[in-house]
Amino acid sequence: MKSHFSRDYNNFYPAKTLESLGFCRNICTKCGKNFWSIQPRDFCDEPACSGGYRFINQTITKWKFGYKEVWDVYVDAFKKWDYVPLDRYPVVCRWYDDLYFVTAGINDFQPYVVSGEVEPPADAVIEPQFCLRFQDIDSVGITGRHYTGFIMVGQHVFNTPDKYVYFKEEGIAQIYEFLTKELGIPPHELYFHEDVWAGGGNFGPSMEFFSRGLELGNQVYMQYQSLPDGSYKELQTQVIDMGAGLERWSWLSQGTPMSYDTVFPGVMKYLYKYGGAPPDFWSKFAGYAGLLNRMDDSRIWTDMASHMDIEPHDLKEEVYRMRSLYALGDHTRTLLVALHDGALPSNVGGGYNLRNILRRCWSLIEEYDINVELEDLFKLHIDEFGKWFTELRDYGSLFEILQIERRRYDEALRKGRNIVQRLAQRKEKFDVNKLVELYDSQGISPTVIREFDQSVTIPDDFYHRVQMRHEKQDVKVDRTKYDVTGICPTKMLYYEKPAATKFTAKATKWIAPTKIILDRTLFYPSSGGQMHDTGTLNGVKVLDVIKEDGVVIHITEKPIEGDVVEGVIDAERRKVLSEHHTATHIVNYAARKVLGEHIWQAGAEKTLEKARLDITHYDSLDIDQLQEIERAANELVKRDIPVRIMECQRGEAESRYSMRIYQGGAVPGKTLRIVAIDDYDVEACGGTHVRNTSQVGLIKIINSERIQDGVVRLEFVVGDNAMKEIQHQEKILKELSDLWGVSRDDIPKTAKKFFEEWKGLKKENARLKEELAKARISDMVNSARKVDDVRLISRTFADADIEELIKMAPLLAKGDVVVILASSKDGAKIVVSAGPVAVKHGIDSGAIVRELSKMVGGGGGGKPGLAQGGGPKVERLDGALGKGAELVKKQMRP
RNA sequence: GGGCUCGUAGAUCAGGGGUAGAUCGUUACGUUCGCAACGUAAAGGCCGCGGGUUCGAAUCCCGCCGAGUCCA
Repeated sequence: MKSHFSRDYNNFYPAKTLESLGFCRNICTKCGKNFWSIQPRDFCDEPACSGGYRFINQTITKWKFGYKEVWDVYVDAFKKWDYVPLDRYPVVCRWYDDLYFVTAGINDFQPYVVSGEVEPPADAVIEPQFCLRFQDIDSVGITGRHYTGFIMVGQHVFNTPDKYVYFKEEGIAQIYEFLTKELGIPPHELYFHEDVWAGGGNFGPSMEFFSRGLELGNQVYMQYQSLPDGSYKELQTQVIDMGAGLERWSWLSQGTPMSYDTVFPGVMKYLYKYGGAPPDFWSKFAGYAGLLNRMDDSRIWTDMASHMDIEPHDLKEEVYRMRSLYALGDHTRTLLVALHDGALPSNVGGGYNLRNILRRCWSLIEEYDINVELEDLFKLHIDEFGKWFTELRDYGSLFEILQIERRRYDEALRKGRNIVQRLAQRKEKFDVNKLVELYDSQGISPTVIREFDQSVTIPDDFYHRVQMRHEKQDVKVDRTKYDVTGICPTKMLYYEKPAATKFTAKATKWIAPTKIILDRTLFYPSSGGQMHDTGTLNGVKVLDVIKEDGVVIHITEKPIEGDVVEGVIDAERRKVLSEHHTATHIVNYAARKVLGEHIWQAGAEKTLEKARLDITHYDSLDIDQLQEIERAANELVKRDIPVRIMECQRGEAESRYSMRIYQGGAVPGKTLRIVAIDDYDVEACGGTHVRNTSQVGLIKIINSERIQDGVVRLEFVVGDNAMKEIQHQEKILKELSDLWGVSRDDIPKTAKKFFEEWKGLKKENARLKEELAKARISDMVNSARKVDDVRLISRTFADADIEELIKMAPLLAKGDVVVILASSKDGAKIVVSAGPVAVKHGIDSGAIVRELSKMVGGGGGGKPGLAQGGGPKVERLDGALGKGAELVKKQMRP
């Protein structure tokens, strides 16, 4: 595809504009890329081709721009072309199921704006989008350009079939003007590389722009959609998607050794103070840092070191020490934003990345003996970054979460060390497989194992081997989609007339005889976690209702004929579902009130029987917290607050109610349907609701479980169901109190007493059995008869159980005595025991038991000194025991 | 989303079809003016829950619950 674009570059790249600006097209002799520059050159501006960063300690821009300052300049520049600046979106990507976190500015508009289903907020927008990326963690703090959290400056233009705004030529001209006029980069210091970009099923040509060996951004022209069969088609909505790391812009202009110094200078100052200042050669190193793509390539280190006249080992050590400081600065900022936006550290999903970098912070602090508290770094970021993004000052449960995470981390380390220590004591071999297994299943890193066994070697491909263990492809199950292209969206009467139960509509299409689409409907389709309505169409039962791209499909029991359809919905079902939905909003509010600002909806389902709300929380809930949530929820119910539903412009809704409105999943559309319970809970929501909170009646939480680390599921019922639940519980208690003859309040006390008594009796029983065993054997000691070199005692009891026999047998089997005891209670049970002398003579109790048990239709076994067995055929027991002496004889060693 | 590991005494953990164990802690006694230390002894177990296989399950199999960890 790349060569296809390059061959026809006049068509695919903004060649006209670049030529008119005096650029000529070259080809890089090193990497083969096509690129554009003012002066002809035979190598492109990739750091690897052009020799690293060449702006350290220099300023090629107008002046040294600050981090936010350069954004402000950008906004001013693009305003004149009618670009609308937007606020950043949360990094937790709730509106786009494919992603946990926003990884690029364009994600803000995926999938619905890019697909054309939803109008963009404006024809052309720019935004400072904080993005999270965890692929290059190892490079963070070394190359100077890598971050786990960074601001991607966006330039997005949406060209719809009806309206052309800007595309390639204008786009590149605008960027060029900004870079040269506003930032003041001399045109001959700019290089535009031809490239191809693909993502999210779309692709197109792109222009990367570089200066002095640093990539400053990438302008993508999204114009194609790839199809499942490998071909592609032109997109309806063609988009300019320019993304640029804001960090790099300020870095280029300031020329500090590392970009981190320009992004959070306050934090870095603090880290240098308590973690150690950069070494003298730092600026020199920074220039080469751009070449460090693969850290494990030792040749690069030696090359670099010789250029700098330093020992490679010293260089590497110092670089890694500095890396720890920059990584701390970066990671804490990432965590601050992510946790603020509602993410939580976890062992699954996106939260795992957060836990990972958080633990990495602590381990770096320890490894490099850095004298800082993580909490202080967070506070510094809140001051510094919070000046721009003021919402970060409301840090919610941040410090509580940090504390809990620290506890968990310590615990994991402690457990890991315990395990390794024990393994080491047992002289366990720590081979590669063992190392991988310990890391994979228990999180024990090889370095921890080294603490206990210096002889272990960690192979270079260790992490690769770990990955190999996970190389199974998981099958993605796609929901069956119905093709509804060309069908007018269904008019959703359930919004217009929420109280209506009957309607008349025209049939517009049958997808199948039992799958009918109407021009309008009262039937609510399954969406937003709320189950669909049921009812009838022309008297035929409606089994399921689904929505596809705004078209409602009714699935009926039998085919429906006729163009005009009379519909009736099950009003009672709708009522319950609505109550459950409103209750879900109320419980969400209550959980947030009780547990803190980190509570977000992580999923929900409302069925006829019960409602379910998953919330983000870092721990499981105890009964007191649950009851407090229940109480707060019912408080809101009791206050009879109207549930207001209104249409609202997206931007207005966001600024008025904050991003909190996005509790559920994707909410497409330029206008949002806002469901507001005063200011207690305001959500963008497409569900049906009751008119005021009191109609919910009563909310009863029936269950809570921690479905994964960081997510707690609450299940609750409402109204009559809640009453039923309470009565059900009451009945159980009543039955119990009647059964035991105690008052309800005394049930726990009584249960405890019973349990204690039961334990006491069990112990007493064991003691008695032992005593009984002793008593029974007293008269048996003398019944031993001589069988060759040993003495045999054999006896059957009708009422002894196996435990008793086991207690008795060893008491008798002293010295040369062999004991065969049996019981006919609950089938035949046989126990054989042999004294040490008898064992020496070759007696194996296990073998004897095996033989005897076989005769009673069962099996048995044990050790030479004691064995047990049995079988179902009691009637053969006496016959079997008769063979005892014979068996003993047979085993005797001569 | 997927994989793996672990649930046994108050705590940390052995055992891994055949009489439930160790260490620490607890209690009592001894030694001491007293404490620590030491010695002796004892108490303390639904072996996470529910099924299955078996003469017999803490142990094997299945399901559930709980905890941890890794990968994307």
